[in-house]
Amino acid sequence: MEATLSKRDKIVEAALSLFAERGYDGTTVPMIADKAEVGTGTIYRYFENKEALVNALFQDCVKRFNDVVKRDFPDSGSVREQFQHVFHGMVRFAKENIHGFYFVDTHSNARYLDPESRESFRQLMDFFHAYAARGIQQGMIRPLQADVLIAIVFGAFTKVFTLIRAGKLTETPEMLRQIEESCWDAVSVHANKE
Amino acid sequence: MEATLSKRDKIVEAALSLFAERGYDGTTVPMIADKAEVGTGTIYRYFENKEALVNALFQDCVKRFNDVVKRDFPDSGSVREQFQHVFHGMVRFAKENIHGFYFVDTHSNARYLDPESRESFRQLMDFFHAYAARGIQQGMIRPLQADVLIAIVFGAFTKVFTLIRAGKLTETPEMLRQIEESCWDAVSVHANKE
DNA sequence: ACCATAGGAATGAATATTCATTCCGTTTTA
DNA sequence: TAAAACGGAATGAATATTCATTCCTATGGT
Repeated sequence: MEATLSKRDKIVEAALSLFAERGYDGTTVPMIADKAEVGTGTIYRYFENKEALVNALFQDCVKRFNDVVKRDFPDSGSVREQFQHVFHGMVRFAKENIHGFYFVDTHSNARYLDPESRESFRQLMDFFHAYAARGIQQGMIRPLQADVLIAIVFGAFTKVFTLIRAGKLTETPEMLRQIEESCWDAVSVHANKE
Repeated sequence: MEATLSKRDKIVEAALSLFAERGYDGTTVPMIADKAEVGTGTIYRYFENKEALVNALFQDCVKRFNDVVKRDFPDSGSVREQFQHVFHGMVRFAKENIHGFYFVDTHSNARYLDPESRESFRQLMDFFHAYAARGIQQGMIRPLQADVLIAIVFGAFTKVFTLIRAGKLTETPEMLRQIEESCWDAVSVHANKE
């Protein structure tokens, strides 16, 4: 155990922020090496090639996102409580890992993702699908296709966090609370409408 | 005027779909030439270089989007009616120009956009800012920062249209109506909450 | 024949990847 | 215990590939 980051960790961190910032194709391997303060060749000691690196990164982020969202999930809570839990999980993950969240969002359909990466992302989505299905069944969530519901909440959330990441917005607990409410209102059934 | 697309138009169309599909850095000039069925050199007869091409494309799309959203805007209508108008404009633009919408969304912060492109996008955003401000003032729209409100609606909308674009979803008028309602509920003030 | 337009091979710069060498900590030997 | 030998991690210059851009030839319209 070192007090300082291992070479591998430095590479991972540098690559993540560059991929998030400039995209996969806009990031060169020497750029990553520079930022990580290692030799170019060192990257190839840890990853077979650039594609293997981006896939390792992607899977790692998805796994961590999965863990955060599912940890302490209130299985027996209400649909509303579960929504809040998931939303807070997203916030927590995005704050701890500001590049990781954006990276996953912008790369989840990328052509260079291998089957394993795609599968890991699909599993994450399955969890949200199942949630949406339960919510609809209980009459709490609007009867739209689960894909659409997920797209609405994730789309809104990621765009907001993109602003935060870009420094164009500073998040406050109150603002996050309001955004959560806003997202809930977007997908929930309203009892009484004028 | 030809019955068939001009060379320039073929280049523009090919470039647009490739940039939307693979991103700027992931698209090569010969790739564009191939898809447009022109020689590589021909592209340089119409555009100074790759960067000029992407900027011309961006500005053109933003302009068309602007036109669609602002055409017949109900200046004296209610905030709700104006929202509907804008939303329908977005739908119309996205349907007529499925790549263009996604292209603008994914490239609006790109490092290779020139000042003119940035300015054209800023003007478009100003329009939405002004709309949000009016809505808040009238007590119809939630009192959040305009940036956040815009991010919520645009984020939700673009993610849904990304699904449609990818063929993972087929849009119907009823579905679009529901999504419009969903987005409105996300940003509007609700008179009575339980 | 002349000019404008188009084409695509040629060019040089940029990029991913490799590899011979250096460096450094550990083990072996005297 | 000190010196020598070793092994694997790290390096960055060298190589092979890909790319944007140029340039010269070909084509077709007038």
